[in-house]
Amino acid sequence: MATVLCVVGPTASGKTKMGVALAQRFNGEVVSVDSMQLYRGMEVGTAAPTPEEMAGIPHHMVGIAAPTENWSVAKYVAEADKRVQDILARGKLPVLVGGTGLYLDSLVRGIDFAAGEQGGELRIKLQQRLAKEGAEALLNELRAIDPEAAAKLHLKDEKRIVRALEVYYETGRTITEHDAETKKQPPRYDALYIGLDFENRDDLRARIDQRVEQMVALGLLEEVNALLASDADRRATAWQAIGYKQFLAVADGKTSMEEAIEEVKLRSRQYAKRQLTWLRRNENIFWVRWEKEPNFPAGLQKATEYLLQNGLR
RNA sequence: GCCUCUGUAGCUCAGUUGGUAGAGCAGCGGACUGAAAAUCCGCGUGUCGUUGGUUCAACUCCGACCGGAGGCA
Repeated sequence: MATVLCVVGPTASGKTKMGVALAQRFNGEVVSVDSMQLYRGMEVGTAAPTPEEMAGIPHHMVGIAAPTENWSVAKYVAEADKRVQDILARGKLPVLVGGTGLYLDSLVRGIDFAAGEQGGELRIKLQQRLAKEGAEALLNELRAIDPEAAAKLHLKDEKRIVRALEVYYETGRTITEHDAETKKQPPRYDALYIGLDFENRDDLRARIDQRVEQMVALGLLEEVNALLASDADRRATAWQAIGYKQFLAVADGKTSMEEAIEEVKLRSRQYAKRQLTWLRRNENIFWVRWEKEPNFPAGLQKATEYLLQNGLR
């Protein structure tokens, strides 16, 4: 089985820099695993790697889609896996760098998603029914079809109720059956994980605040205005990105710059917390925890040693 | 200096005729299989400013003091 290297961690923990350094050290190319860096014209707000930061290392899956396109896990995995295969075929190491846990796991495990998609006919129909009949009606319907899935879902988790029904009506098989089957499949790649985090949560927070200030200084508002000018569809997935949502309100004159900045900081640290929750269940991560400020030379050293001990060359 | 209001969770505040407190936000934990930077779930973390007093019992009533806001001088 082919080996891939993964660099994970919450926002602002230094993944980009570490990923590039490790790619340099182990003859690799970076594949970004980020649901928002995918879109073009969102470099500032998603802290996408700049050409300088890339330092000559090829990067994949960054800025490859128009913000009007609505990508999904399935679409991401399909495209990203082509890149991974290609990198491997050229004898290089794929370095998967990013904070979108679901995307990363799906790529590494090679999850085959059941049919159905955002904006699909059936999905829209179910969403309309949800609006008309209410969540309880749909959950009851699901209970009759797939009691196991229904038991796991909270009445308010409307997204997943819709999705569970969609899978059944789309494929004739329940999402429970589908999930059980995909779980049986062996992972597609052998993955080594380097995790970046801070010893102290407050230090991560300080780092996040600093990064948000930097984004504003680098022109987040201008970026939002440019996006608005090129694409008026505010329902696009790209607008769900933290920073964009809040600065849209500034562009509309609904909030002050100060309020928006505070809101972005807040959402960012809540996001970081969720990322950490996701990562915590992966026991294979080799964690490098920064003391106060990241000490890259030391961190790189530790990570490199770990990787050498585990078969990378 | 006097008068009025005010001091309860990290923040904003609620607290019924006295029975040692509760909301929102923040925070913390969790879930996550085609929107995932999304979505959803769970958890109150407290010398009720301090100090005397009344009372079986005080966040609730009384006094003093300390801090804050406003008003009159």
